[in-house]
Amino acid sequence: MADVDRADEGLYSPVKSADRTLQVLEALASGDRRVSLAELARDLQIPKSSLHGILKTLVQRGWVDVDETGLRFGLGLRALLVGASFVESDDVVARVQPVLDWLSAESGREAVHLGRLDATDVIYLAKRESAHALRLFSAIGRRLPAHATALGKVLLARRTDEEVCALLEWPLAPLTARTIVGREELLAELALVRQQGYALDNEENADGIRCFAVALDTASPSLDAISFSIPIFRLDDALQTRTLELLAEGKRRIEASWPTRLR
Amino acid sequence: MADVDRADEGLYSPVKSADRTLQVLEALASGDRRVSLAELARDLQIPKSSLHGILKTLVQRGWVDVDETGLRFGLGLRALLVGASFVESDDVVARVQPVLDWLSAESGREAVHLGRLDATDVIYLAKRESAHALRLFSAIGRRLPAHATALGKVLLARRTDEEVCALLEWPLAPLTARTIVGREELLAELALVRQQGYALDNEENADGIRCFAVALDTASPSLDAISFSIPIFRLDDALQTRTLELLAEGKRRIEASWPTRLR
DNA sequence: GATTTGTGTTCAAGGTGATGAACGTCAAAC
DNA sequence: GTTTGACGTTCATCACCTTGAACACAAATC
Repeated sequence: MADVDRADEGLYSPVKSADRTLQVLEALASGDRRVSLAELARDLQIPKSSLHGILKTLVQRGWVDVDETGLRFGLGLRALLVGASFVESDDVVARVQPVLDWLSAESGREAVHLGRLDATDVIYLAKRESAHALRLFSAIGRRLPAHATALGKVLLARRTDEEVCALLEWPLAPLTARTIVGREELLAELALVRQQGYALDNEENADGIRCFAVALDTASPSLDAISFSIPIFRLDDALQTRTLELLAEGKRRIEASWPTRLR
Repeated sequence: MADVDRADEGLYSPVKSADRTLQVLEALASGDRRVSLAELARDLQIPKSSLHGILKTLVQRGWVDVDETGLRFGLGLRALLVGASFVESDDVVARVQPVLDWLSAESGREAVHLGRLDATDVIYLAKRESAHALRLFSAIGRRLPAHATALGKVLLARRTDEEVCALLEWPLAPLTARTIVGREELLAELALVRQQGYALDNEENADGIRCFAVALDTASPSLDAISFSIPIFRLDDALQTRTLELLAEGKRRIEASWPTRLR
C-alpha cells in the first residue's frame, strides 16, 4: 500500500536530517521573529523529538541562537559566515566590482546593483549606494520578486514564454499599485524587453523609483544583470538616455573581461 | 567493552548528519576555492560515501553549487539567504543603523563599523563606507582576528586576563609588522584599553590605517563595539580627539535607545 | 599500453537517528 | 485550586542512514 509511489522517490532521496537542518535554517531565515521548537515543528511537519536533536546541534555550532529564556530560536552568528563567503568567492561578483565602481562614478553616484535570478526572485549580489540623501533600501542577499523589478524582468525575458508561465505563480503578487500582476501584461512586457534589449521598472517595486537593467551574458541562460535605480523626480529624458548608455557600456566591459566566450 | 566512555557522551551528542551538514558548509565557506567530494571527505574525516548523500542534499536545496563538470563544489545561492536574514533580524544591528548614519555624517564620511566578537574573531555586522577614494576593504560578515583590531581589543578588554589567555592561541598571528603577537604585550595593551575606555589599532591590521573603537554595553559581557577607521596621513591630533568624542557620543545614543538597562 | 591516481557512485550489513507517546514544567485561564 | 494548554525533554522501538569495500570512469604518468 505505502509502496505505490516508491518508484518516484527512487530517482533521489535526500539524507533526512541533513535536509531538515537546511529546512530549519531556511525557515528561521524567512520568518521575521524568533520561534519556539514546537512552532517550528508544526510549520515544517517534523516531530518535536526529532527537531529537538537537530536544533541542539545547530545551537552547539552557533548556527542557531537561543533566547536567554532558552525557548525562542533564531539564526546565529555562524549563519553570516557562509553568506559572506559566497559573495567573496563568486566569479561574477569579483569581476563586476570594478565596473560597478566605474558605473557609480560615471553616473554621479546613482544606485547600481548586480542581481541574480533564483527561481522567482532576484537576489542582490553587489551594489554601490547612491550618494543622494534618498537612500533606496537594499542590501546584499536581499531578494525581491523577479516580476516586479527591472533586474528580474530583463532576466525573465531571456526565458521563453512557456518557461516564464510555468515558473511564476499567477496572478503575481503586487508590491506597489503599478506592479504588473497579469499574465498577458507580463508576457507583453517581456516581449518589449526582448526587443529593446533592456528592462525598465516604473515604480513597480517601490514608489518614486525607476530602475533600468541589462542582462549579462556570463552564463547560459543568463542569470545575472546590472541595474540603475533612480528617483523619478530627478529623471529626465537626457538622464534616462545617458543611464541606458552607461548600462550598455558596463555590460560590454564586463563581458569583455569574461574568460569563456558565451553565445 | 565499548560502553566504557558512554558516560562522557551522555552530556550531549549532536545529530551526526546535521552536524556534518554544517561542517561541510563551514568548510566550503573557509576555503577560498571549489573542492572535490574526495578532498572534502579527507579534510573533514568523513567517509566519501556518507558525504556523497549529504552533498547531494545540499546541492538539491541550492546551498551548494556544482561546477559545470559536476566535480567541484562551492557554496550556493541559498547560503546567502541566511546571512542576509541574520543581519536584518538582529536587534543590535537594527538599533545601531541611525547612529551609524549620524556618525558617518558627523565625521565627514569616514568608515564606521559595528563589530561583534565571535570566539577569537570580530565580525562586521554593519558599516558605512568612507567617501574618500581610499576604500578600506571590508564587508558585512567578514571576520578579522580580534587581537589585531580596535574592535576586537576593546571587546577583549571586557574579559579578564585569564579568559583572554585561555581564549587566544599564543603566539598570535601577525597581520602587519605592527600586529601585537606576544602575550605580555597584549595584556598590557588591554590594561591600557580598560583605563582609557577605548581601543586604538595603529596599523596592526592594515598598513596605513588607524582604527578607534568603543564597546557597547548592550549585552553582558559586552559583545558589540563600534569603530572608525581612518587613513593615517589624514589624521592629526584634532581629528583624533574629535573621532573619540564622536564614538563616545555614538555609544551614549545607542545605549540610550536600549530597552533593557544593563550594568 | 599499462599503471597510478584522481574523480563520483553503488551496495549489503550493521549501527544509529527518527519516532510518538509519556513526562515534567510552567503560566495562564477557569 | 484546578484545569488547560504551551513549552522542552526523555525513552524504547523500528526504520533508515552510515559505512567500507568494490566499482566505473577519466586523466595523467610510467
